[in-house]
Amino acid sequence: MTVMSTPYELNGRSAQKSRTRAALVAAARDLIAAGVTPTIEDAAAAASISRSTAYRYFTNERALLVAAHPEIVAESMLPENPPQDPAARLDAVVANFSAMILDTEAQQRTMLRLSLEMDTAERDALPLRQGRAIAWIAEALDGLRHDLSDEQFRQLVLSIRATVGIEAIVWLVDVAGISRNDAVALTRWSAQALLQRAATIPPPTPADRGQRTAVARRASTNQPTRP
Amino acid sequence: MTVMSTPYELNGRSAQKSRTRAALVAAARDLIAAGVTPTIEDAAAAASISRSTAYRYFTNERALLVAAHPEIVAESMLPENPPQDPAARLDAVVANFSAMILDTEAQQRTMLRLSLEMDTAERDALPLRQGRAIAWIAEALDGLRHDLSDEQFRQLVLSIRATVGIEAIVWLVDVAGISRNDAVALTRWSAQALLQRAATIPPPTPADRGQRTAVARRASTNQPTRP
DNA sequence: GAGTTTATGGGACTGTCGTCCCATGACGAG
DNA sequence: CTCGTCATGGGACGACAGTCCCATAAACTC
Repeated sequence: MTVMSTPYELNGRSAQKSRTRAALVAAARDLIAAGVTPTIEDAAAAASISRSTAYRYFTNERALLVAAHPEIVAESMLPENPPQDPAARLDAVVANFSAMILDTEAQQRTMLRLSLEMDTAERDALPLRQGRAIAWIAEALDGLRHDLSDEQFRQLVLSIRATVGIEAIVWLVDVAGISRNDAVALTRWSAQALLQRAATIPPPTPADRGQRTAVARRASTNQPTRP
Repeated sequence: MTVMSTPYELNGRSAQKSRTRAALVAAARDLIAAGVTPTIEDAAAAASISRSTAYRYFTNERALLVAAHPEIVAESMLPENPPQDPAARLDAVVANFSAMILDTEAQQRTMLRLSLEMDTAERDALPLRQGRAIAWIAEALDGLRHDLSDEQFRQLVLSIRATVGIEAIVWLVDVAGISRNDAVALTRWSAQALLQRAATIPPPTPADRGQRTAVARRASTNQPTRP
């Protein structure tokens, strides 16, 4: 039973509303492009729209930023004449993907932060698109589709995406303290490792679950459970 | 030339100060254990300390939460009688590490969010410890120390840590939408893949940098550079 | 024990985020 | 053209984060 309160923009004078909304999003995009992460008030001022009205369209800053987040529109991350070898294809895709991440690092970090600030309810209320990385990686590995089950193929793609994403780069740069170039080199190497292993031992599928290896003396800490 | 303004607690009656500070941190820990992320005001009230005083110790909520973040004190993540085989050792460590992450998931997410909210200056002003995951993984792979150069060994450890950390699990669960158990299974598999590949093709070291593979038609987007 | 230092408490203040209410003016239907 | 709907603008409001100032009570010194 999902609560379906029709969003503000879908009843009444929808043409006018979509114009206002578009103006807000455009203003927010401009501000983002100028290097700041706008608040609703900022975007409203930039769009010459009153604060109250802006809040009718976006209940909080997160909603605005999610809506204003520019989508990467590339259909593919493969080069012009893509190689046949899956490893080479994957490396090209990961290299391009990483370069794109570094180009748009500020926004990637912002979106990552936003997704962490959202609770579960808010996360599936906002249309937070997950980008096309999965499709790009899957395209690179197209030659392997018949060597793995659909489920194994998907798990492999997910593991690669989890390894080469902005989160991994953020950790490698911020916490481990290595340079961005080194981080990218490492994620490219890691992606190759995952691909190579999939050829011999396919990734585990949800059906494989259940066998836990021996768990040992666990860390002692004073942690609660989730609220 | 680092600015060295001695922190509030280091001059004057340092004993008393460390007591109040400890009381604040303890109150914050209790609140965290109760499932909320306390503000400075919350922690002050819980510790029966005035708001003004609390702000003397922690300039903002992030500083308090970083200080209150409970450290995982385990010296090792290996089981009682650890196996010899590096792969088995690594799997045990990753399994225990992942279980610890899931046990303390709320705090791990909070710290991840905090680190993203901090700018560079704040990040190295606050003693944000990076945990012992690197030491735990390195211990698991001790048998390989002589098969790799120090630099390669370190790169391998970093790549494993980047693959099995909270960031990867958050992405797999929140964005990819798989279950926590599946996410852990996948990171364990990925860690094995990285280890296995290191045996044949060692991870790239910073010295290896420079050779970029062909980069292709890049994604077009309207992104700015960082501010 | 008297006097000085100093950590603390209380409160005022600014700025921001988000909510709510009401008047107004533009749009559209008849 | 007129009337009612409805998006907008303006402002008040509460909650919260963070800063600053001053009085006070505790702790240390002699």
